[in-house]
Amino acid sequence: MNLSLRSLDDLCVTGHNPGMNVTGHTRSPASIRDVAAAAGVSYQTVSRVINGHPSVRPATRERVLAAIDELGFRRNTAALALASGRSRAVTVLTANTTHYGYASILQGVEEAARAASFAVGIGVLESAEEAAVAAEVQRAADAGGGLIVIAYDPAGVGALAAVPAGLPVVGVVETPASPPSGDRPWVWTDDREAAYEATRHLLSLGHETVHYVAIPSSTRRTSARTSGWRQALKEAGAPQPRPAQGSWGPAGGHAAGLRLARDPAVTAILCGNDDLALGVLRALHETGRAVPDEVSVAGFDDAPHSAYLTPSLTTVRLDFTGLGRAAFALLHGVLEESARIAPHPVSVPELVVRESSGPPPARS
Amino acid sequence: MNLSLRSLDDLCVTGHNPGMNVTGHTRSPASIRDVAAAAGVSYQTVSRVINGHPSVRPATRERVLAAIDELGFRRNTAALALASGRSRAVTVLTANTTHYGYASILQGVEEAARAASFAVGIGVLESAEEAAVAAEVQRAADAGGGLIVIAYDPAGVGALAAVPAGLPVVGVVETPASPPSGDRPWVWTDDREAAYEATRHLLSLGHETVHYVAIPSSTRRTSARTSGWRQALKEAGAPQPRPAQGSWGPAGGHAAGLRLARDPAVTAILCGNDDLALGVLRALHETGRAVPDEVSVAGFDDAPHSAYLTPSLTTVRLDFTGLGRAAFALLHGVLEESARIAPHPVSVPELVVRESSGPPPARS
DNA sequence: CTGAAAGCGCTTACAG
DNA sequence: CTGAAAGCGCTTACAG
Repeated sequence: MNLSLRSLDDLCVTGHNPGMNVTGHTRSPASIRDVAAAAGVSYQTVSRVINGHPSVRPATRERVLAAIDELGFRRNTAALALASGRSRAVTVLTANTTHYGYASILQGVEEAARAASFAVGIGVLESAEEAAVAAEVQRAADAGGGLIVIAYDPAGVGALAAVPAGLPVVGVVETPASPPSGDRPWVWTDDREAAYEATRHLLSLGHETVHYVAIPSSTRRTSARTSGWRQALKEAGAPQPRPAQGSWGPAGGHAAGLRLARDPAVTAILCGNDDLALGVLRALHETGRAVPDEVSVAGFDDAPHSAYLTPSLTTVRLDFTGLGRAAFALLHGVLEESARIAPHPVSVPELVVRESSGPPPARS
Repeated sequence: MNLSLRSLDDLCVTGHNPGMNVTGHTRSPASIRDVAAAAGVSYQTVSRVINGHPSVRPATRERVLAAIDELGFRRNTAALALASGRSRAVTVLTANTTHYGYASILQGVEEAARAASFAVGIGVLESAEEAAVAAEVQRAADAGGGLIVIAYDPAGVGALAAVPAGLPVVGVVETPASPPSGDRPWVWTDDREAAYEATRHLLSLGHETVHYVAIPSSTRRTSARTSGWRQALKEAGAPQPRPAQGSWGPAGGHAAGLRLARDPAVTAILCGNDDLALGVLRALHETGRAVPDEVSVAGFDDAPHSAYLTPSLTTVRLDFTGLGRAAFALLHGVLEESARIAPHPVSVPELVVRESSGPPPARS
């Protein structure tokens, strides 16, 4: 079957009938004044009730609540934002929505935001180019409310830096070398420690050293995962090979895997994420190197498919949705004094040992 | 390593300094009146310029534009929404953000929305329970603007049905049995045809019949994929085995695969998506049935990892981001007469033959 | 082609 | 504890 194109008309049917406003249905929604009239009070009192203001007589409150219920009143968010300047909204800025980690963080943010009845918006950073990033940040700022920026890549790092002072923002970042300085909170999981643990696992199986296929660093500095890996090697007195530069996806892992497979001394490979590991596994298969009998492979993230690969993948599980929830909790605290730092458990990275790692082949 | 919990304080550092508004920076943003003053015109004229109203003298327009630029003016979206009733926003309602198909549709919507400078919101349908779905729809409606509902599952189907009349909405649906009736446009890819092609591919290799592991149907009716599969079997005069009921993820495919693996007559399995196929591949591996030598497997979606599996997965590529873009284009047309039905190419499902499908084993 | 008025649905002081 | 006024930043008629 060839790839072919059809026009929208072929694939989509528009059953929309433009003039179809059903008789009574499109009555404009109830306003605060409608509720006031129905309850026999002034509309300011209605405002007090919906804002939980204490000084309202219980009987009055009841009447207002009943009217709200009956009229199906919903507070107009645009009017609220305009009058109060506050916005109960958060926009997530991210370079990607389909990678497992990014998508899970988004899911976590949405979950927590929903529980706090915040609206959640999303803006995709399609390019890391400065002007494009700045435009996206502006767009996100226009939405009102706070920002959560996923800064795992240059576009995200640029966006975080481009957020104007005074705009509430939380960054989701790689483990930073030093605690966040300046004016904005960050969240992260301890992936330096996680990489350290994964490397130690492989070393403890008897491998002489562990090679590393890196995800692109978010900055020019060494990434946290890389430095955790390096530290474990150093402590063990193992040789420290140069990390192979991968991309985010399996294609990069595949390319790096083909190169590593050529070197018979390579018996253990740690990968910056599970997608890279998938590509490495494939490359080892294509070059006839058995996993784990000849080469051990470990990944990062515990993506949903990793447990079902053949061989199933040893990896480090990261709680991305928990990270997203934590990011929202922090932002919520910045936005509303009352919501400040509700202590919030986040699970720590966890090594999951599966079939892809084992002892090195016996020396010949 | 045990799963352990830490408090937020351990994992996150708050560098936020509450009192830190930099001296001049937090000046309130420029309004239409500031621009008017700077340009020496009335603010209504500024309104005309930013709305592209024709009747403005070019020289006046220039002055206003210059002032806008200099002051960094951005139109306040809340005020715009309140005064005009329009909202340049779209909210995507979905049961999931991490599955490849769902995430790609979201990415496509966002891409098209960004190009049209629409804000994009997201609401996750965590439960298919009626009250929960209704609450989510309300939340989405509160955001203003239009709705795009991914109706691939009961929660989404329920949400689409719960959208009040008069609210602009586009559904992303399975191939419907009949064209959309009533008042709302839908988009879909032709996955009935796609399932038909995939089944014919397997039959053409010589398999006596093709078994099917289904994704959950969005409704009680037979899904489009199931009916495409069935039609191909019928036309070929092949036996029509009962579809195995899977879930969305690899675990469901694994369970179904273990059952199918027990039956030596099974030589070809079509799966409702690539995640199911992954689970089936794993089950066949565990039971010692070789793919494709003994059993052929095909999936649906062409997820990013499918090309790198061992064996690589024969599948049907679906253009989810294109679908998302098309959904937005339709919604845009509903929202703004001027944007109506810009014909928009969407690629058709494409069979991708890889290593997991081949001829059946020779009869013994 | 451009200006003055009223109003979108709320909140935030200010009165009583 | 409750009401009357002013205003958030825009747009939409209505004038000239």
